[in-house]
Amino acid sequence: MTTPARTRIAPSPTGYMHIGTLRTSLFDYFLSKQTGGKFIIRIEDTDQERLVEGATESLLATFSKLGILHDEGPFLQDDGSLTQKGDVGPYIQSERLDIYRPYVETLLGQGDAYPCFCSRERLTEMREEQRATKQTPKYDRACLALGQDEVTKRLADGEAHVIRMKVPEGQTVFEDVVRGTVSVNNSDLDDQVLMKSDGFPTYHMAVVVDDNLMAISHVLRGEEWIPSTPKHVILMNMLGFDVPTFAHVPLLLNADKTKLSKRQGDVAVEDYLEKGYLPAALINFVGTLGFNPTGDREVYTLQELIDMFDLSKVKKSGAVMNIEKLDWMNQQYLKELGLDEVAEAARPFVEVDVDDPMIMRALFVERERIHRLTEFAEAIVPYTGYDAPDAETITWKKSDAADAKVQLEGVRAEIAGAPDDIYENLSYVEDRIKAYIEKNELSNGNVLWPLRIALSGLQKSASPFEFLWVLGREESLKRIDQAIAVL
RNA sequence: GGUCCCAUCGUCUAGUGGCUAGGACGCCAGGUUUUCAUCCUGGAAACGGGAGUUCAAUUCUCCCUGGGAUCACCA
Repeated sequence: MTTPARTRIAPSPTGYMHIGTLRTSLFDYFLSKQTGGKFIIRIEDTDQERLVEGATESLLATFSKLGILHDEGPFLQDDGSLTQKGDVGPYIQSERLDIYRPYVETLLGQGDAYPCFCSRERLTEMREEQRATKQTPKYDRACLALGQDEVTKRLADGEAHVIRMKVPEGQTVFEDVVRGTVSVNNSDLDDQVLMKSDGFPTYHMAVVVDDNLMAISHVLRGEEWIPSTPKHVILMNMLGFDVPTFAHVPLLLNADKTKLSKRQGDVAVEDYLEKGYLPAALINFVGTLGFNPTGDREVYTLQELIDMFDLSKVKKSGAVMNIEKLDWMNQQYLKELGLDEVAEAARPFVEVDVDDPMIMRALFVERERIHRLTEFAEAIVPYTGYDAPDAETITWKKSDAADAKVQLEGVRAEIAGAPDDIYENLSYVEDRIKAYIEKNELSNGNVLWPLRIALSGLQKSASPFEFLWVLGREESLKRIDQAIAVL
């Protein structure tokens, strides 16, 4: 047995869950469950300017809808308020400000960090110039050259400043489970700001301190973080922290292979849920993007994903979301739902009463003819309403109207005379009608086509057996009578 | 532009120093079926290029090309 993994997802509260966040969360979740560890949610809200009201709550609500439950972090209570559980909290960074300060002091004391008084204007100007001369934009360390006395004085005067890390000389190397050894020359790294002028830490400072204090064993995140990982490793070394296991997972891509963006499609998990994808299907689909347990199957249960997950088998290259495949997968899951489950899944997507037994049966029948839950609204119409079809539609292409009428009258009598219990099960209805056809040496087409049209009113629809079962005897007879009247 | 990362069908992927390079979505053609959907069968479709190592490279190494990420007091 491997050691229990403590994994975490650290989203910034933007008001929705990015699909990439879901994928990383899933990998975190698989890994922690597989090893008997913990999956932690930590909110990274150190950017005061980008705070979104209620974002944390909606993020947690989405996790909850998906059934991906965390072990530590903020939790949503029944009354909608937030509470936190776990021994190493708080799990919201804006509540941890006092925790970061001593570490910054330590860095300052060790000479590994320094105050910087440069204005944003100067920094912007400097970067533009560097770009223009084709240099890598990087802080020029002007403030590192300041004399101790001047620094002390300006600090005492309360001058606005930030704290920067002093990147040492040399090379930084780290191991990544999915990518192997990654190394960079420190001379390519910028003196990253650790503490902003408003007293909040930057992500880089906070993530290093929090991951250490929360004893995070595996840092999984998108590959866009690779360039800043060396800075984190340097900070860990400066503070004497153990380096966790890193795994940078491949990006989720737009169709044009660029990083998945809001502009080019849906990036919010909530959007997919609203479009009628089942949580289980979404999890299966997203959880096997960049990771494939066997290569010859597509559908896996959550438990199988947990059992088979292997970080070292995660692909290195990015993945384009194949929505058609998601549709297909969603249908696979839809087909497996039982009567009650379909009703529950459909509830938010239809206007009708899903607790009505007739509606329930209709949803059950239609569930394998649609791909997304939103299609239920349309699919249900032939059951709740009825327009008598015209004679031409009722007539089978290989027969004529006179025959259609005879057949409908015959099958009507059969239905009228059949006992109620044939409606208990779809197959009983089907057996009954098929036996009738066989006994009277009739042909399927001559009977079933007019019957189906009579019941559905539609050129294309579910089978006549399904309609009989859904509608029940009374409504079925009513519709058949109307069709006979048209002929 | 600097740095870093990546490279198997259109897309998601499996895979190996020697295979007819496998599966899935989608697509096309048949079949089952009362229609549609489902389902079944078949088909087209990929190892980016060049060196090197080797008896043998899609696989290992290097270069090129291509693509991407990142270079904020955002995460």
